[in-house]
Amino acid sequence: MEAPNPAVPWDRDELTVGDLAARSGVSVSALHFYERKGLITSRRTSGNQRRYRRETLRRVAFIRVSQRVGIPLADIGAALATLPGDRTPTAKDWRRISQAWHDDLDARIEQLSRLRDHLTDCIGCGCLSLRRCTLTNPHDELAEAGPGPRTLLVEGLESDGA
Amino acid sequence: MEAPNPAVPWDRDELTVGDLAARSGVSVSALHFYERKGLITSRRTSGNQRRYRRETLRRVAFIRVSQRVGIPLADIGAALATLPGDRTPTAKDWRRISQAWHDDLDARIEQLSRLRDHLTDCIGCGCLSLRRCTLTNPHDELAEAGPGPRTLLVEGLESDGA
DNA sequence: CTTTAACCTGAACCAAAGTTGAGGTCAACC
DNA sequence: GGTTGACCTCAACTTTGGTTCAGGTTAAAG
Repeated sequence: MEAPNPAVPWDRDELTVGDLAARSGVSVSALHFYERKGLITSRRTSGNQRRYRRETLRRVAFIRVSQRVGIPLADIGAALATLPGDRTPTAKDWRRISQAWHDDLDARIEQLSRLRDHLTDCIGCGCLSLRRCTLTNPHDELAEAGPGPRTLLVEGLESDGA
Repeated sequence: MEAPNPAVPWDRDELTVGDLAARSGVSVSALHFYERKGLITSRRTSGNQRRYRRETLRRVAFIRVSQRVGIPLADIGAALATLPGDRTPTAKDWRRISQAWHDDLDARIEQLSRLRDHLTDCIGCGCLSLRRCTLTNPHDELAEAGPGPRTLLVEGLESDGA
């Protein structure tokens, strides 16, 4: 183990916005944006420049992963807000807030799989039948909708010939 | 088989924008929008009102299904543009352009599944390790990127302690 | 022939997730 | 101590997929 070398960015205990950008792969403008939205925080130097704690790197990694999962920034921010403010989050903390994304991902994969299966049926018949595929019924709401425009939609398409 | 009754909207051979909205479940403003984008077309009456062919119903159904799959309108428009202009599209035509979405859906489901598996690992260790999970590496580009910011990102996070 | 519902256009507005640019300051190297 | 690169703020702009509103026309029903 060698002593930290302050000349090397990743050995310093605080990061400039440029360091954080380079190491997270996120642009400086995006980091500013996240900060405005309250997803990350910084202290300011006497010259008004941002300094980030190393922990912030992990927050940014979490933000990026969450975005890949398809979570909107506002929700990511809400999740980050549940992290303890008085200490550095532990592995357990990250585990807890990641779990929600995992469940979300499961649900969305299943939803897409169902959609794909329906699409397979519809490709098979080539008709895009609403009654058979329920493909144009975004959130499976048709069942509770009863008669009305939605039914007209089905009738309309069904009667649209080949 | 009874004769078409022009008093009933779905028996007329042309649809007003209101008819199309009611039967497709899409708002009038959205239909105007689709038309501006070239996804659907209409003829105009002497009074400048839109009249849609029945076939348009199927196009709108296709648009809605495609949106559920996650395809942007521009791409949907490009796909619709490959339909024959000189005749009413057949089941085979719809089958052809739906196939692309099916493949797309397959790819995205697999991508999300991989993401979920990685996330499971990362929840297990609680560290969001980039080197192990490649979770912050959006399009699996890291392999070809070589040294640079991307590598710095990995080094940076790996050195970020617990 | 009047009333009313449906239609028309164009412009403005919304959210999300940033980017870009202008104009100015800070800090580190030589 | 000057040059250069990194930093600062604020405002405006981008894209996608629309909605809402204002002001005016059409068409169908009574």
